[in-house]
Amino acid sequence: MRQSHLFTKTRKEAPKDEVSKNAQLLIRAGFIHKEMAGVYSYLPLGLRVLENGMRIIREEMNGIGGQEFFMPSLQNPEIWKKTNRWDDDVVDVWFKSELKAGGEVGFAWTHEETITGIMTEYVQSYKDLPLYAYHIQNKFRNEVRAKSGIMRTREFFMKDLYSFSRTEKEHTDFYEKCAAAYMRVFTRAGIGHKTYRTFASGGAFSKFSHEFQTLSDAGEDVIYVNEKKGVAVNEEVLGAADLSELGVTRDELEQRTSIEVGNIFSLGTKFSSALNLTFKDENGNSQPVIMGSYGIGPNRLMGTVAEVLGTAENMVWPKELAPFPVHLISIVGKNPAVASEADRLYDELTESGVDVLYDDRDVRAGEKFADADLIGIPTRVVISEKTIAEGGVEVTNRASGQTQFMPEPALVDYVNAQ
RNA sequence: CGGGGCGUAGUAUACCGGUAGUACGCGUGCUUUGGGAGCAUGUAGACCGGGUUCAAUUCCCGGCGCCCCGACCA
Repeated sequence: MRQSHLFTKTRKEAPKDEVSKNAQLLIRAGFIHKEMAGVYSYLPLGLRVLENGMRIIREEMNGIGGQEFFMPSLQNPEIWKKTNRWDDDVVDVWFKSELKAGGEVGFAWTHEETITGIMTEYVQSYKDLPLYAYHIQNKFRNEVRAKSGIMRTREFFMKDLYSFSRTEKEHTDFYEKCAAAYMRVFTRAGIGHKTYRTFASGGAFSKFSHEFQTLSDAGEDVIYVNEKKGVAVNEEVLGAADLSELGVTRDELEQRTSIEVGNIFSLGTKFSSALNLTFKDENGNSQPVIMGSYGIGPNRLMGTVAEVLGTAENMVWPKELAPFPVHLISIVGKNPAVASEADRLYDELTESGVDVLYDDRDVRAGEKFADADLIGIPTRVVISEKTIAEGGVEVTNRASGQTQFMPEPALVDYVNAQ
């Protein structure tokens, strides 16, 4: 895409009402726009990143047998009353409204009730199971205090997957598969090296649940990590009995702040019992379905990557999340031949299947470089009078800062190898 | 929800009880052209409501909004 046509505008200064690094960087780089506290719009560059994150998540969820649904934001109170989760005293994050036709609606903050309700209509036999349903959809949570840019907002996407299993073993097997898929998501998003599967208390149905926590000073959670053993726990699991079960002692653990980027949870039969989701087993006996829920917030994932990989001044995107893999910059000066060479290179790269952001704007070189640094596309390609004279292009890896010169024909292979 | 801070052009900021200034941005012209360049010129602003006062952007009260700390986060 030609940058002269791209809806974007970078700025040197961050707005004074944003303190968090992710919001400052993403606003300065023109990725997001704040509407109100805890509510952000995504501009074209930001939307590309968000969609790339969702693409990664979809691929990994499909890879473990997930099937994509799309469930609504508007929620019927009736089903939530059956699980005792409609009352504001029980769930304090509800946004609720009234129908003009009479009656109430809620704005979905999670979807256990909704998906379980669907399943009661479709699941009758052991032959219908197991089932893994997910969707990526808007969640609304009436947070008392939105904070930290896009990390904790009142409206956000969430990928929530729900598993429906016949036996405890079937459930546990999938649970582990999903945990592995989650780690792949975080690795592909560039934060795998800082993300721990963290033991948390399991609630009524299992010994532990798990959170995925990414080490970051910007985090609002505290975890206890042993990097050598690869074990991390949250505060609820600091007791000696739990720790010995996990093979660590308290003094082997280091306290760190972290961002919760995902969680997985065994639900047992809590929802299937309340909503009467049962199946007939091979002997014709009615059994409650065993459920699990598994969440990742793409917006928070994007914010976490900004926090962890961004520098104080500039974004640095991993290839799979970057709005474009390549940022082509032309330095034209007084030589219009450079512009036509750059146009030609842009067309050739595009035809080779490389998605290029081409800075064809009529601005000075310094501004183009500064914007490229801020936007943080992983590969920067410069074409100028100088590079043309030398018969190639200048290629810079944004993450390492290393620059090399290469002939144009080598470029596509180089980009694909990144 | 408890505590604290802050609301001035698109953005960042200054001053002031008496016609609101600077920088960036944006427009125009000329110069410049590998790291947010220069000169000239133009454009654009006091969150809302009430009170005090001859006069309020400034002081007082209320509201609304935003940020931070804590609590909360199924």
